[in-house]
Amino acid sequence: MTQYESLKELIMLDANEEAKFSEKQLKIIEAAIEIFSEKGFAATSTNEIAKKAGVAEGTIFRHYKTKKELLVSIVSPLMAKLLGPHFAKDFANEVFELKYETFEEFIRNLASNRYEFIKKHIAVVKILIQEISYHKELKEPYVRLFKEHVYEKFKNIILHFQKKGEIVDESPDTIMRLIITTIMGTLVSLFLVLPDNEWDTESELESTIQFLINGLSVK
Amino acid sequence: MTQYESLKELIMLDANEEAKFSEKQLKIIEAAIEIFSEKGFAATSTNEIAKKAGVAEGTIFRHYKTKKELLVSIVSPLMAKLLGPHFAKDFANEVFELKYETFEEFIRNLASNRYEFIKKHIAVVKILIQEISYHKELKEPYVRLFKEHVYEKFKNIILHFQKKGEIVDESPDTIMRLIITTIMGTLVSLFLVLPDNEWDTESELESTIQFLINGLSVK
Amino acid sequence: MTQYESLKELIMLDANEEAKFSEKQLKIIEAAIEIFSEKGFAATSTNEIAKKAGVAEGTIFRHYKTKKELLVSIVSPLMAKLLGPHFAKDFANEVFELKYETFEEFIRNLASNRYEFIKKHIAVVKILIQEISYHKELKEPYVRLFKEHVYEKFKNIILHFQKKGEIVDESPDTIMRLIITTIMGTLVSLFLVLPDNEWDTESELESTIQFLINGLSVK
Amino acid sequence: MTQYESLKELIMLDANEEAKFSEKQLKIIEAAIEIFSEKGFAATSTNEIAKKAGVAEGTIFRHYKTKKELLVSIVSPLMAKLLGPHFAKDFANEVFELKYETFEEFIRNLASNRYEFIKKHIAVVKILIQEISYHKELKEPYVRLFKEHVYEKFKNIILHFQKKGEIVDESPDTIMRLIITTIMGTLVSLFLVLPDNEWDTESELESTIQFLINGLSVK
DNA sequence: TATGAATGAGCGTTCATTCAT
DNA sequence: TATGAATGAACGCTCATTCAT
Repeated sequence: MTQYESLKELIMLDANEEAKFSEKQLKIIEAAIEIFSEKGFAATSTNEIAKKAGVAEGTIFRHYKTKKELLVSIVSPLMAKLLGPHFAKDFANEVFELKYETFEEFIRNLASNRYEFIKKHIAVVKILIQEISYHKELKEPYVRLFKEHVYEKFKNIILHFQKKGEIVDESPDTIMRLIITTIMGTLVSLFLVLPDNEWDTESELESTIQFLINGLSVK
Repeated sequence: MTQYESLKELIMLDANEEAKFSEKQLKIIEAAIEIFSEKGFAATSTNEIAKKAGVAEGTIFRHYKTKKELLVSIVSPLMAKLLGPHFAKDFANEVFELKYETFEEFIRNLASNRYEFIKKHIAVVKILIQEISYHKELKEPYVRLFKEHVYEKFKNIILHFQKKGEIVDESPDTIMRLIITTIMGTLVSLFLVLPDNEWDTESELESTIQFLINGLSVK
Repeated sequence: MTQYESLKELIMLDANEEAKFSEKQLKIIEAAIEIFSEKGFAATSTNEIAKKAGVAEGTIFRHYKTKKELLVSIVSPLMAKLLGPHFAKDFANEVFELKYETFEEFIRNLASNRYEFIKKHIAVVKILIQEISYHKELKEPYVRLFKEHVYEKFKNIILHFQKKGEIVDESPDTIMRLIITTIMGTLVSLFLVLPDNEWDTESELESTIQFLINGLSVK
Repeated sequence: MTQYESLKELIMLDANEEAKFSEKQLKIIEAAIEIFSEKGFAATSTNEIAKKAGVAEGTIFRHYKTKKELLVSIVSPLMAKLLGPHFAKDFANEVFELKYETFEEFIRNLASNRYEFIKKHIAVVKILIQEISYHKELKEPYVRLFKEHVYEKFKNIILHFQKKGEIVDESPDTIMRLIITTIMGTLVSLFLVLPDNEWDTESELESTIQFLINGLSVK
């Protein structure tokens, strides 16, 4: 249940300055996250959410005009965070590249940041992954944000390490895709596809990082 | 529309020997695949399927007791195929390992087989990925099949190439996970997450195979 | 209950040629008319209609997409009929005027036609009067039909009898308004405002016709 | 907006002596009148009224126990006024008849009084007309008041002018009905049915009075 | 085999009303 | 006095499923 504590924090960060969430509203969000991630958005009824949250069904609609608005309000702050620290909008490009001395340092930083975050917010991440392709409201801002703020910076880092001769001379787009696929794929495998298996997640992450560096470095 | 042609083949293979599917039933399957993959199982109504298929709503329930049965009947043959040729139940272990002379040959074969298959049946694959975690009926036989018939053989192959010194000395489970993650992650990326981008999918697949071999081989 | 028999006829005239109304649908219309006219459209619940009609609530929505569509389907054929026989669209203007030899004949015909009709369909007339100002779907075609097909012909009749010196030399618009107001007002009074009083409706109608002719004729 | 000014006056007269209406309460009444007359009582939500009035929803129920009580409090003072000055309860019969020297004077006075009043309070009149048949609370006192205080006096006036030979020898009930129907029908036509048409309402009223006198007077 | 009208449970949402503040 | 969060019954409507034809 401690993960829900942290989800409250996540969502409350969105309402910066004042945390203006009533207790009932937090109960609703908590219940919605739990059931959405278990059964999927479309298969979850507002009646079910209300019961689990211990509120009247009408109370949900006092806070969110529609069920979909509830979904968006849960998932949106997560999306911002996922594209978060490394690619902050106001971050200067030129400085950025210099931040990491080696490609390994970059990958290690990227992966472990995402690892901690996803581990904490695994239920919301599952909702995001499941629902993003069905709801334009979720997909469009995410895609735009990536294109406008993340893509160029990410590409520059790759070019930087290619110039330094640290990584293979593939198309940056392909390398970017392989990095994201490998890290995200691993996290999804560990937390969503095979959550019951008793993985030593930390050591799996380490292996994945090694694999990634090995796979992209010039021999 | 040619992909639906091939889907009919896929499903008809399940009803081996006699292909006892009426034209109406094929229309239903076709329509269901299209809408399920677009909107998700729970958000698709049988009325919608019936309309798109050009049949009466009752006709669906003449062929499938429930809506879920329709889903299972669409997705199940695909699952069998996905775990398919390489790991067929009646395939002798000892022979199997000998089939591939190098690790690269194994990976290349595994990846390109899955690539062709998924490309053909992308809509059903999407349904499978989206729905598998919500329906025990889909997940359990898949997991059992993997554990009972695929896991050991796959592990043996890995051990075989580790003994030969071709690949790194990691835990076979981890290596298996990295292989599956990388191949599936790539295919999902290319076909589902970024289907609009104009990837040269063949060359992306080649890069992925190179990356995988590079990442797992001893330097 | 015989009035509902005639309402079925009214509504079925709309679906000319084949009377394709199932028994259940007629029950729904019957129940809706009764409750709409008693409590008003907005205060009537579909659940209530279903119960009175002896059908499931879903059945209503199989025949009518929305509650409002049910209202429109009930009221629309009445509107056509109300502007009906005297002012049929395909009726030639020049012939029309000649139909009536005296103003009294015209008024008497107009009034008694409307009288019989409204008496038969009083419940639907009440619904029409109550709801027309709240629903554009009802008002607009009614107003257009009047302007395009009735107004000119009606005016010509008035001008005709003014030329003949039978009626006063007021503005035709005003005379038209007085005629409609007096006839409709009387019918509304007798059937809707004071339905419980034991009027001899036939003799009241006669008095009204006399009053109307008296009021408009030159002394 | 000036009409609402006058409505406040109207309603405040009901609370005679002390005008104990807070500003918020007046805002509520104002908003309720506007929306009730636009959409009808049943189709208006208290939430909507509260928003338009700029008060909290709870505030409405601090002043009125139910939504219906709000309706009654708006419409009731109007009803009293409508049966107003001519037929005041404490008015002596015998004096009354003498008040008017001619039938025309009576009609002219009756009509123009109602004309000014309805013009001022058209929105509330519309609510009254629309809702009176659905709510006993509105209908019953109105009917009783008419029967007990207005009917006899009105009848006496008619008999008085019949004896004088000024008007036709019809049943007084019928004549009363024709007078009320013609005046009310005209006012309803001008203000409610065809409010957009640019009538010269004053001259229409004059024509109506002439028509009424003409129609009822002996030739 | 196929239909499509009928069902009634359940859906997301709105409602008038209550009550702690 | 006024608020507005909370309520839960009721709303219009959709759903998967049934069944007589």
